[in-house]
Amino acid sequence: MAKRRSGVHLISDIAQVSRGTVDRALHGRGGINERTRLRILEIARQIGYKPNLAARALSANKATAKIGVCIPREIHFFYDQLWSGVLEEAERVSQFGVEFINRPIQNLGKGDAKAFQELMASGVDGIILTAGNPKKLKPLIDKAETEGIRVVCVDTDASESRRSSVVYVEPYLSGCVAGELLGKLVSPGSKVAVVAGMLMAEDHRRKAEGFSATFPKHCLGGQIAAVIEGHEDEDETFQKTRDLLRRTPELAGIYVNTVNCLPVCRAIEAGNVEGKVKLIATDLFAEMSPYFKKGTIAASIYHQPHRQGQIAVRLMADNLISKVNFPPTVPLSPAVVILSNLYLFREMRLNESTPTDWPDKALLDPSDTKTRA
Amino acid sequence: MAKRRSGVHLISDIAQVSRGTVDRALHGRGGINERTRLRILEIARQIGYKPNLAARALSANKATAKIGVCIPREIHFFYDQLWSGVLEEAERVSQFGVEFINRPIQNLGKGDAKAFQELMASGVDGIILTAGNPKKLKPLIDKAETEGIRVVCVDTDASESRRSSVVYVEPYLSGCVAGELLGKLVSPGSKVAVVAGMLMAEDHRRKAEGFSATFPKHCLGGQIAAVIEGHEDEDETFQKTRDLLRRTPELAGIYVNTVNCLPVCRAIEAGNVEGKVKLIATDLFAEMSPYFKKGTIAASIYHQPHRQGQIAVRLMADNLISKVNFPPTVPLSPAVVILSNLYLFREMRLNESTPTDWPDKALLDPSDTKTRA
DNA sequence: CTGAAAGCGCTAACAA
DNA sequence: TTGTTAGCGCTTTCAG
Repeated sequence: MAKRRSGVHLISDIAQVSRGTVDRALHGRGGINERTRLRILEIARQIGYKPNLAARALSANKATAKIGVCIPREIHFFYDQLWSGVLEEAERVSQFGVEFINRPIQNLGKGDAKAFQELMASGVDGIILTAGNPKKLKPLIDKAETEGIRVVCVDTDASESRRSSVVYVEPYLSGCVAGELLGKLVSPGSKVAVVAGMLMAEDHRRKAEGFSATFPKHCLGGQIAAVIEGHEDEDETFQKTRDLLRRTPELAGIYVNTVNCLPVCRAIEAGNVEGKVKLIATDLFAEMSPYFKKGTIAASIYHQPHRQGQIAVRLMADNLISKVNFPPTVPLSPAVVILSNLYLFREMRLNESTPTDWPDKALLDPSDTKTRA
Repeated sequence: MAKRRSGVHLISDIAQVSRGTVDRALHGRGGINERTRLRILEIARQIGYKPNLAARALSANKATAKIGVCIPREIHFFYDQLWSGVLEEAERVSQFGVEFINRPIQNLGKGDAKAFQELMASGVDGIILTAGNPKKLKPLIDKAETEGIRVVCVDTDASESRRSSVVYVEPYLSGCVAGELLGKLVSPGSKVAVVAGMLMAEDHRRKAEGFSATFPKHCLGGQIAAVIEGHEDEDETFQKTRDLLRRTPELAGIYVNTVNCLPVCRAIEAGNVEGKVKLIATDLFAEMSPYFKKGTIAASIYHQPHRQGQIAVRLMADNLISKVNFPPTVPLSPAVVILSNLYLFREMRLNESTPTDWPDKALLDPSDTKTRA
């Protein structure tokens, strides 16, 4: 009596060929008669053949796929979270024979072209990157995709390029959410302002546009009194905000579309208008906490980098391992953080150590006393 | 020259024992000398031994772990999403030899005790369930845990029980978020109301409590004019809301803490106070969409069931497969849904088919034309 | 063009 | 108490 078989073995039994032949058919490898190939494929389809990934990973006994990761180290909190999402998920899929090559760059847009090229040269099958400088990266990304290296952008898109997918919070949408919220928080006819990093930056500009388009729809007769650029400089941002508040005493709200909200908070407090001027911030890090508590920050639009990292890795791994198609984009909704839910965000837990050693990192802390076996 | 080995083989080489012995030591199986056991464990620790899960899954060639899932089918949208999160993640971990037994129950709290007991009897290693009736389930859950069957609650907790973990949006917190938002949306001194299903239900009561505690903190002199119960009945909810609006013409906001927000929307429109009365809803489903667009619903507090399902499965699988400890609770932040980000939520995509066949279900639609190979 | 066989790391059944 | 061995499903290499 024949043993109960499955997988390749089953197919080979049915087709009356050897497993080697089945394998050749399944993988489109050469050296096989076209007719037997089709016959085998048909059988596979009929019995709904699905490869056993565990067996495959085991058999290969080496990386089945290599994924390069090119993400900034700085700014701390945000990219720390992005990295931790990436590494956490990388840990999981590594079980399936996926290898990761981490090429952190110092800052967004700094040295990413070089890192990207190095990754391409090192024979990766896919690259996950934050496209800080889309124009410069476009030709490289296109080249990679032409060579069959799949590219997934995370957090920052290179929309013009041929990247396979992107996982991000669309900046325009982010601005819309801020605009709608602020529009609902202030009374009709209010004047509000936008504090950007630099409007030159695509990202900041689109956030500002989304905000400007949406705010008036939710605040009858509301208007945007000013859009100022802080150039990510603490003093400049503080001064400009201070001036703005003096110049426009009736100002009812501010939207800060960059990570740099602390100087704005300080300017608001210096002007004694905490709570009176509703502040919508962007991103989330521990130092913001007191300003939430004092009511200086009404809400923050948070892009959930940890989740983005997770998803990006999953997309890439699923495609490389199981040929799962890429969605062209994975647009995430930002989280709306307010005082009530603030403490739930891992970013607020200061005691969590930030990774210092690259590229390896202990991911799970088994000594965590708050868990139970 | 010795071959480059790894894993159990390496340990056996170093310890000068057979792989069988190593296996016995590693698994705490009996029939092994205590001293050699400790010696092997020490070596394993030193070389940082980590089992190859692929090999393990392959070797076992049968379910290494069995997870039972006991979640309602109804109410449609919410539990559909919870199921899809569970099934999606189940698909992934099934590669590691985890088997799932799905025992959908018709409604929350209906027949869950029976389903739970059946699952226990069927030899599962863990159960994921929505504890609709914590009091009734507590002894069962405790019994399961005593027998070594791990229980993870999802969406609805049985906090008194000895369940290993819970993945949920804390109802009190959910109410707080609603309270803070509404407090910020209405002007100082406003009167608002809460529409609950039935305050008897722990879940609804805690949401109402969270709301009541938080709203006044964010709305100076604000007060909660009424708390009404709709008992999940459309007509009753509509009528009571209608009456409320007539009785309290100055009402500035309503918080609906149950899924049943449509009759409230209709009552608001019947009273011609759309936009004037700010409505904070709970949950999310396609029929709410027009009310967002018309401005009748200002925001909704959404518990993200899909994500909850994913996380619950991961927790359970990680523990069963890799002995990763359970966090005692996984409190998630609800998503704040407003018009701007509404379209990003999968719940809004009506065209997605809802699962009709249980317990199996096709998870990925490879014919999706919006994806690229 | 096709078949046969080895081996990935682990578990379990059987021998010693 | 310990060692040996077969085999999970797949890939790959070498023979035919």
